[in-house]
Amino acid sequence: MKLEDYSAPVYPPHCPHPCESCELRGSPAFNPVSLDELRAIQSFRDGSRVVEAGRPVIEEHRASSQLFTLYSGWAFRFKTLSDGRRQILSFLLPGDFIGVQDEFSDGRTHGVEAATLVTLCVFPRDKLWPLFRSQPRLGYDITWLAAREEKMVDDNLVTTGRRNAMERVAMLLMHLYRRAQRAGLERDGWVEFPFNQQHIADAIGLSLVHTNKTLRRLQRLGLHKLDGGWLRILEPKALETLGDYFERPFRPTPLI
Amino acid sequence: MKLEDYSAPVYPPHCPHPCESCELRGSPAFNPVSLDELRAIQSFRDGSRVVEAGRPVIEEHRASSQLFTLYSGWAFRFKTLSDGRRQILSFLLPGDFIGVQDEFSDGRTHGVEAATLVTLCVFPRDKLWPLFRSQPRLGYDITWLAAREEKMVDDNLVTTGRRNAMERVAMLLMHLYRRAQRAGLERDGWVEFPFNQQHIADAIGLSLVHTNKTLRRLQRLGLHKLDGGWLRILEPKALETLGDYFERPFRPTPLI
DNA sequence: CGAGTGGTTGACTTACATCAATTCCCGTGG
DNA sequence: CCACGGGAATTGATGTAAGTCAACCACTCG
Repeated sequence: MKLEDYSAPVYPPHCPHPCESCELRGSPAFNPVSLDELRAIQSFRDGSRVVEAGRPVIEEHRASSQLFTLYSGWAFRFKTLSDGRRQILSFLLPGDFIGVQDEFSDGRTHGVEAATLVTLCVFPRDKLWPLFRSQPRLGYDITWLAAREEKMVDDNLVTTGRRNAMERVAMLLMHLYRRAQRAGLERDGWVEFPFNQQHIADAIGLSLVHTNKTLRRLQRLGLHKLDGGWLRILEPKALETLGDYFERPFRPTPLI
Repeated sequence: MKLEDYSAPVYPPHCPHPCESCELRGSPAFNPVSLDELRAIQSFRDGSRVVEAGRPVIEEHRASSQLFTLYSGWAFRFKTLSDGRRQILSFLLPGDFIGVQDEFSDGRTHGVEAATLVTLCVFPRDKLWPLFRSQPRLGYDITWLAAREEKMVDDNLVTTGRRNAMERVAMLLMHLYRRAQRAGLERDGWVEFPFNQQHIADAIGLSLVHTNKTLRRLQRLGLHKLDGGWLRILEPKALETLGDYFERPFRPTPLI
């Protein structure tokens, strides 16, 4: 099946009990696993969890004893300074593995918040090492996911460090659109975009007001539409060039 | 041995041929390994390499077929936009593992440049998976290192996204000082600081001139001294508070 | 001694932040 | 049906932190 032909359910009700009937694995976005590995994942897993939009998946500054795979919905990682300034570090989509960065956490960690209703597969952290030992392949996959995650943070760092307002917004829109597309969340050219302008501002390191003005400006130029929680890209080339940001061709990723 | 009592040779000549006589492993900064693991690392390794200050360890945009452990010296990871604007992503010190982020690299990658004369242990990338398979513990360690690296990038992202100039400089100075200290590079309260103001500017996302002025201002306040390539922190508390950045207590890390 | 590199400083400009309204939207309850 | 309230988006006016430009200085190296 080609990626374009796949449509993820926007809100699958729940991560199902046996991983064998996982709806996510049907997607061509993910590498196939052997039956043996699937069983290992199943026994690594410790149930599932639902989090409402706007509620924390992992509290900041509190080490979590759990790891997660985001099963459906949107979430994001963030950090706040002591006076409340917030920086969004990265966005999370179905298939993303959450919490490795906290391994041997030393307290000063990030928070994770649900942007939509979110369902998660839950894994106890203390089973992580046993998983590596018994299933090195899955350990390797987790490393791969962690490395990919870091690359995204690298990109965001370039954005906040060296891009101007227009470039930042262009880059962010393209990034989120492409990722949603890959996760099979596109519907007739639109993808769900459950973030308000404060989220965008916090992600790209601008003030709320300036984010608004920049967004408006791009929209008036006809590069994108953002309406009622849905995003449509009208001029992908223009936005990519403006943001000096080009997503690489699609490649399937591991799914734990 | 306590960390304070350990002094790394500032420039060990070279990563020695048998890992058994590795000078780095003497440091309390690193977890001990079993003889078995040490042998595995030895056979994972494929020689060593020396890179002059200012020369690339990994070229940007070129996928490297090698992984490295930084054995001595300072280096940094960076990315550049197409018009030349550069962002330094993170700094590398002895013991840091280089190149996992490129695993399954898709082209758009970071570069790594030596800031001093640097020596490296070299590992062929295609032995990474076999290492995971035969030594899951070392795979786990590599994941741990990758996770730690991402946490540092997270911090830098908060800096460029949400801190002002004074806070940025304060945070960076403390961060680099503490890391150097942990690596045993402190000498009478001074640590080697092989970066010019352009490096600092590129790391914290400011212009060269403004970085200079901010650095000057902090120095005039008596918070630090920066002279002849060496850094001394005079008021650690003040700098930590100013930067709203507090390094966690020391904990040994894996060394591959 | 001249060229090159990096640091320093002042004058001026600008992109973005801050402040303060106003409007839009939507749900709620009389 | 409509008044009301609250959150988010929008916009204009004004302020300021940081960028840019252009010198000049201090070293080092050949």
